[in-house]
Formats: sequence, structure tokens, C-alpha cells
Amino acid sequence: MKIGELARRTGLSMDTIRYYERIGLLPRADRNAARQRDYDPSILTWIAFLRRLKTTGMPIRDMVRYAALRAQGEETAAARGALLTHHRAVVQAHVDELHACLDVLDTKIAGYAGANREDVNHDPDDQRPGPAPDAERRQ
Amino acid sequence: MKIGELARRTGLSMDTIRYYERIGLLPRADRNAARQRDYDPSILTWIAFLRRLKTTGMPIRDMVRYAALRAQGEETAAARGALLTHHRAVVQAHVDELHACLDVLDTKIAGYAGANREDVNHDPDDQRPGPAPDAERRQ
DNA sequence: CTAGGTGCTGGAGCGCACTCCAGGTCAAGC
DNA sequence: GCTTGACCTGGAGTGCGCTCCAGCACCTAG
Repeated sequence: MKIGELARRTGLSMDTIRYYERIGLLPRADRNAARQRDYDPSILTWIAFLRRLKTTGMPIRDMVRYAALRAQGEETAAARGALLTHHRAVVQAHVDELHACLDVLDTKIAGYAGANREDVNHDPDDQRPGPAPDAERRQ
Repeated sequence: MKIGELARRTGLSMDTIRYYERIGLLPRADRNAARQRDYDPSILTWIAFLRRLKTTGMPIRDMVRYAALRAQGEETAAARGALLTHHRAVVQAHVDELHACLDVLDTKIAGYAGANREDVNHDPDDQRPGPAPDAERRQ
């Protein structure tokens, strides 16, 4: 499979695929006689997994770390497991936060819906505790 | 409340607060005799809400749009409701995606956990259908 | 033989959301 | 009167994740 078809099948642009290769997210691709990238279909499952990681908000540099471990073979299995386990916790925490945000949105939307009378625009903003009003600055 | 205290209480940096004001996320602040920003505590609830929007992945330009409507008063209530309703749907969809990703992560983590024998590194990547293998390119 | 399509490389450019900085004002304390 | 510290402005710089481009190499069809 050449890069054009891979792009079509993954929804990534050719530029993005080459970029991912440059930074080490994708393994250096085999080349055909004309020095063009020639992919094995198995790359599709790897890209699908990368897409999952990206959807969950993992920064590219962490994906690169994971990819590097993977490229080193089985001896890194434990490290990869730990990495994913940690990431899972981060994602779960974010999902929980999102649920709280959905509640807030629902409250506000309900306010707008029941607003044929006055009563809405006097800042029904948000009031509940929320995760730490004082928190970390400049990460 | 001056900007330093507001920064402490919100976890935003003073620079970020001034940046938010410049782009219209925060209303132009009142000034004291020394031309320093002097905030009413009610700004805290607005910032808390902005933080929710940000957590849910709303791009700043959309928050600015919302803020602009809000600044125009009650006549824009319907528009704001529509905006939030649309955003709610987007967030819900993302949460659903995240749940699917968590499942994938769990599967992979389980694979790593049960990997005291061989059997892990032969690409147990991901295989399930997932949302559209062929999809939109360059958004 | 030529034109069009696909792919190649290296490097520049972009949009986002801040973050940092120089050079200045002002008020309070010593 | 001088220093210190908080805050001011306008503008430049940063890191991320792509995206675009010039200039070139191949291959295939007509």
C-alpha cells in the first residue's frame, strides 16, 4: 500500500503520515523500487491505536515514547503496561470532569429554556464547588 | 480585588487574565485610581464557567462568541442557549468516544498484565470497528 | 516523446493559547 | 527622597501539531 492509499484509508493526510514517521510515531516505512513508501496493512491497526491515544488527549511526545518502547520489543512490555495504566487513570479523571461539566451545561441550558420571562441573564453562571478553586498555576 | 489576587484565586496567571480581557473573554475591567484593574467578585463565577467550557474542549474563539452574546444582554438568550445545546452534544459525543477508548486501553492493559509468558508483543493493537476507518481528512 | 499523476525531501509557515519581556507608573514603608 | 513591589502597556516569543511548498524523480497512458 502506498502512502496515498494509506492516507485515504486512515483519514490522515500524506503530510501527517510523513510527519509521524519523522518524529518516530510510525516506523520507518519500507520502500519500493522507486523509493516510495510501501506499507504493510498491519500499519492500519497501529494507526488506529494511535488515533485512540490521540482522542484521549495523550500528547504526541508520550505517544512517541510508547512507540519507541514498542519498537524495542518484548522486554519493554512492563514499561508500556505501566504507561497505559497511568494514562488510563488520567483519561478516567478527565471523563469524570466532563460529566461534571455536562451537569453544569444542563443546568444552564435549562435556565435558557425556561427563559421566556426575565430571570436568565442575571448570571446564573455556575456556583458549585468544583475541583479546587485555588490550584496549580503555570504548568 | 486586584489582578494578583484574582490570579491566586482562579489559578490563572495575570498574563492569562489580561490576555482573556484583550480577546474579549473577560469584560474590560474597572480601574482604580492608579489605573489598575479592580475586579468585582462576581467575575469568579464567570471565570469558573469559562474553565468548564475550556475543560470540555471548546475553542477560545467560541467562548469569545458566547461572551460577546452575553455582553449584549437578554435578547441573545436564545442564541446562547442554542450554542450551549450544540456544545453539549459535541461534549457528549466526545465522552462516548472516550468510553470506547477506555475499553480499548483496558483490553491492552489486560494483555500486558497477563504477559509473563510470550504472547504480548505480536501486535494485539486494536482491531474493533471503531468510528469510521475512512473519514474526513484535513478539517 | 510528452503530459499528468503520484510520490520524494527539507524546510518554512500557520493557528492556537498562552507566556515573557522591556520599560514605565504608582503607593507605601523606611 | 529612595526603594520595593504590584501592576501597567504593547509587542515579541514559544511549543504543539500539523500543513504547505518548491523543486525534483518516477511511472503510466496517449
